Amino acid sequence: MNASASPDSAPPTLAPTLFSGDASPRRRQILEIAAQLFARHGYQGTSIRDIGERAGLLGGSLYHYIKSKDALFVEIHHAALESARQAVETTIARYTDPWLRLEAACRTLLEIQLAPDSLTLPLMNDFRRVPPSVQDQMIATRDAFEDVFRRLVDELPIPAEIDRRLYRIMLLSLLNSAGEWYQPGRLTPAEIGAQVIRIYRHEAGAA
Amino acid sequence: MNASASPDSAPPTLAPTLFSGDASPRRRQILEIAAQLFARHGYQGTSIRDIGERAGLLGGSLYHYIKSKDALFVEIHHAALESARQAVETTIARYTDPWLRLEAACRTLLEIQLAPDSLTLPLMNDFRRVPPSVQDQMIATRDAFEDVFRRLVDELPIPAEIDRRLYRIMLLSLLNSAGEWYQPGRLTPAEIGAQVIRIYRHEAGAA
DNA sequence: AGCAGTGTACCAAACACTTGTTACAATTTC
DNA sequence: GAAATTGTAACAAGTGTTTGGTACACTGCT
Repeated sequence: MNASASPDSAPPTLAPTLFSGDASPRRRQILEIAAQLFARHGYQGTSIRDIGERAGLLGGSLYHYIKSKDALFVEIHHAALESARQAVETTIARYTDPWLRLEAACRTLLEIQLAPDSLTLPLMNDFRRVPPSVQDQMIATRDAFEDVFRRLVDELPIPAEIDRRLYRIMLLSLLNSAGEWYQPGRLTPAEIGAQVIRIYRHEAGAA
Repeated sequence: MNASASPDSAPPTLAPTLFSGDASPRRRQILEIAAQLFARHGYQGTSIRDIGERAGLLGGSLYHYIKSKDALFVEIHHAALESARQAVETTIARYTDPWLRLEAACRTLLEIQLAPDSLTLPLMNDFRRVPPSVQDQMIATRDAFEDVFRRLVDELPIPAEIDRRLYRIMLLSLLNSAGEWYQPGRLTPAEIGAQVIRIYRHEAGAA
């Protein structure tokens, strides 16, 4: 399943360098490219040769930089989610009010997910379309990421009859799927975040 | 990509017959089987030979019943969404209060999505992992389905500062993704639906 | 009653192609 | 000239799809 239907316009970038230190620049570039393709076409929709073509080498030559497609995906998934997690935690540290903290978290995550060449977004939604062996390696990263929101939700003074687990799951599945319906023209990520809080804000004690 | 990792336990059923009238029983059975596989493994994760194996014939023989894999998927998508739409519309007709109507819609849709062998659920989430030519054929069905919720949301007396479009999108993406996190042991679809309303219910005029 | 004809339902085999991956050789770079 | 980088070429397996043929039931005809 090649990806030539969509132009995949963005050129191979190296600017924000989501991938850290120990890897060579060329390897980091390849990871960036692979991440973009995985984000747009999913795990199954991205072939080794697709990645190679955009990186300027043949599919087989990629194996000088990666061990396998699975390992590549796991590494990207980990880097993207860890990066997003740290960005969220840095942002929420600036607030103390629970609702402001949650809104800041939503805003930050939406800004990451909805950036023109986001690398995070469908990596979470593809969970079930990935081989089970890969799923196993994704779980820990995923849990660490969701823990941030678990703590944020636990701080909220919401009514007792609201199930906090469901509340968190709904919020997260909503933020994760934002890339599927977002249209750049309309609302900014910050505005969407504000709307999310408007809906999800409930004070304990109110009817 | 074969599907042998998961057992796919359910035997070829014919009981509820989502697929109507003009098709032969054998063809309906094949559609049911294909729908189950598409629902569990997605479009790309389900091969023609997978479907054939579960239906008891070789992959090539399926082409006596279908025109192409794409056409098969489109037909199933249409039948599943139309069935769900009619179920929701039938249910909400029993209520007049806007919030009761919305809750009934959520409950009905969740019951369909979370049924043991649901045929609808990932058919909507797979939208972006399907060939563009297939996407085009899914749009009309999808729009008709979402229109039900558009009308439901327009009836609601929610505060003016809530964007109704975003409200509807969030609600729908939430209901659609329920199958990804649902665990049969915990809450029933009806209880989840009630929780959804608890969060999404806001009366105009309140602070 | 028996026979030809027709259509359904399926198999066997192949087609052209894509998939992840490997072994090895050639090239570039320092 | 050693080491990092890329190409060549193939592997075994899987992809959607087509073709030709077979077994069988059902029809109409004589």
